[in-house]
Amino acid sequence: MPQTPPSPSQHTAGRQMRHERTEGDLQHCLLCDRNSGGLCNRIGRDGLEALASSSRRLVLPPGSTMVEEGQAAESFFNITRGTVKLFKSLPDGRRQITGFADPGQFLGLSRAGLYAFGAETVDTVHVCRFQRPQFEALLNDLPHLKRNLLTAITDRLAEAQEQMLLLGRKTAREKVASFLLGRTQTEQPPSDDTPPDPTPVASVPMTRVDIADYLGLTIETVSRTISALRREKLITSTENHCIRILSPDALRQIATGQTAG
Amino acid sequence: MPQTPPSPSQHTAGRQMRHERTEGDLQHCLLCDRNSGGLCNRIGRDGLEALASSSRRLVLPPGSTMVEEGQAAESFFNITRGTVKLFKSLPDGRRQITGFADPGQFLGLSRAGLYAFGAETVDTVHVCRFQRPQFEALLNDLPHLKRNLLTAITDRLAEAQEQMLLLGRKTAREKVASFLLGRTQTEQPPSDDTPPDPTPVASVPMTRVDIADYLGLTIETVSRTISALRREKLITSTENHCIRILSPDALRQIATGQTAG
DNA sequence: CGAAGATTTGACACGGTTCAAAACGTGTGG
DNA sequence: CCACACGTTTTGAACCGTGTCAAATCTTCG
Repeated sequence: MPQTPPSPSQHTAGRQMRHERTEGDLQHCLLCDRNSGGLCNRIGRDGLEALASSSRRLVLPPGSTMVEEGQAAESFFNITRGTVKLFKSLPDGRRQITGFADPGQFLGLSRAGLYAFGAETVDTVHVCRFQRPQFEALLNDLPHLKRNLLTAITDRLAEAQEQMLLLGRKTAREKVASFLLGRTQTEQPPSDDTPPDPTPVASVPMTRVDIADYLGLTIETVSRTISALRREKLITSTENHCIRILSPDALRQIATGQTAG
Repeated sequence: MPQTPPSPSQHTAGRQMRHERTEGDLQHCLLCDRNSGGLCNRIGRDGLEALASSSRRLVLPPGSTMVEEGQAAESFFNITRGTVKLFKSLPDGRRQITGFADPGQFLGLSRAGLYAFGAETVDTVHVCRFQRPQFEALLNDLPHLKRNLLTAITDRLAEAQEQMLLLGRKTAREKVASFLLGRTQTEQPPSDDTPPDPTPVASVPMTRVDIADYLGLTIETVSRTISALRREKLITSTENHCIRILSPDALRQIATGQTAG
């Protein structure tokens, strides 16, 4: 497992010898706690301190292997920045990406002590890493953590079911439309004063290969389909790895198969 | 929700007025506890009594709707006999079966209080039904139950990932081979004296339509593929809804794509 | 026995893959 | 800053696995 040295960034003050890292991590956890949807919600100051002292923050460059299928599950991660791809593979190299994990999501549950999937960073990724035994202990000590984890897994399972519907029953066009819509929700700060953007932007940091392996298509079909949607003025490319959705309603219709074309 | 009267079977003795049903259910739970893999494992006599008194056993005929997508999640089920299909649908009727739940599995987790999927019985199904508030209370009172549930969901998620690999990247032949192999593990009593059957039997209580909707194929392709495997003497039909696997190794090779044909 | 549903088989069509090549970006060194 | 090279994306043309449509056969059960 590749492992970059912990980033020395954000050293503002506080130079106590042994508490420096922990204090920084606690600050980070307090921040993380405020963003809803994560594991660390509502577990109290004591819980956050326990989490902070038994986790380690890491920054991983793009393309890092975080988890390999079949390996002993030694770490548990909470993603705070960037995107991770989870996948399963066949012996001949065919690959299915089973999901993209964005900030706020966990990573590293194991079946019988082994990872059942592989995981690689898509871009630069920040994580909190826990050693498994310590995380298990935290689970037992913090009922809210256990409950948050249960809720989070349930969400992942529901996503997986939705993705099975996509993979088994949708056309290429429906798949791509669904994918683009799905890439718009991520990491939207809940600001009530700003109404939902009428032309949201999809964050697409991954390559065509990854998209294809996620949707059960080839890169050529993905490319052709995106080109077609662009020709039809339903979407438009803005900057790098960003796609603006000009007609969310039309795209939603396509994604759910409620369209003639 | 269809609902048949509780089966009066296994009344051996004991005619105390108010404890009759509960006692029978406790017997059932004790039995259930012995079969590994379920939610009710290792929760102790007190826990089993709590489970027994807050659950109700039901017998559901084939084709019963247990759960409808989008409905309020009021019940939680533990399956003790029979097979249930879980599925998601598109507005135009296309359907994806996301999994079959066999005895020992639970059913009824909700996202934000709503079921994210539909569920129907395949054959005659026996379940323990819990009302949601009571089940939530049990979860808080019985740490082992919570832990068992976490393990069970993790298994379901791993299965879902495997199924995504199948749906997105396998050929029809590989899909059918995987399916048949997957239908052999279910409900094997752990008898150490009997070595694993060299020609295991796949339990296939569901129709071709269900198999097709599970594998992301049409019924015609499923039928053709099974016929081809039979022609090649890799499988053979025995009784109804049972398929004997004559060459598990060959089928495994096919299922994982390690084959030329 | 007869009817209704499920499964199997056949012929053909089509969506998506495969193979090939051009166009586009991106980073590097001169 | 440009030129080059390499990887990624896009586009094109032909092929093929699976879907579609149709009909025959098999099951199930009143």
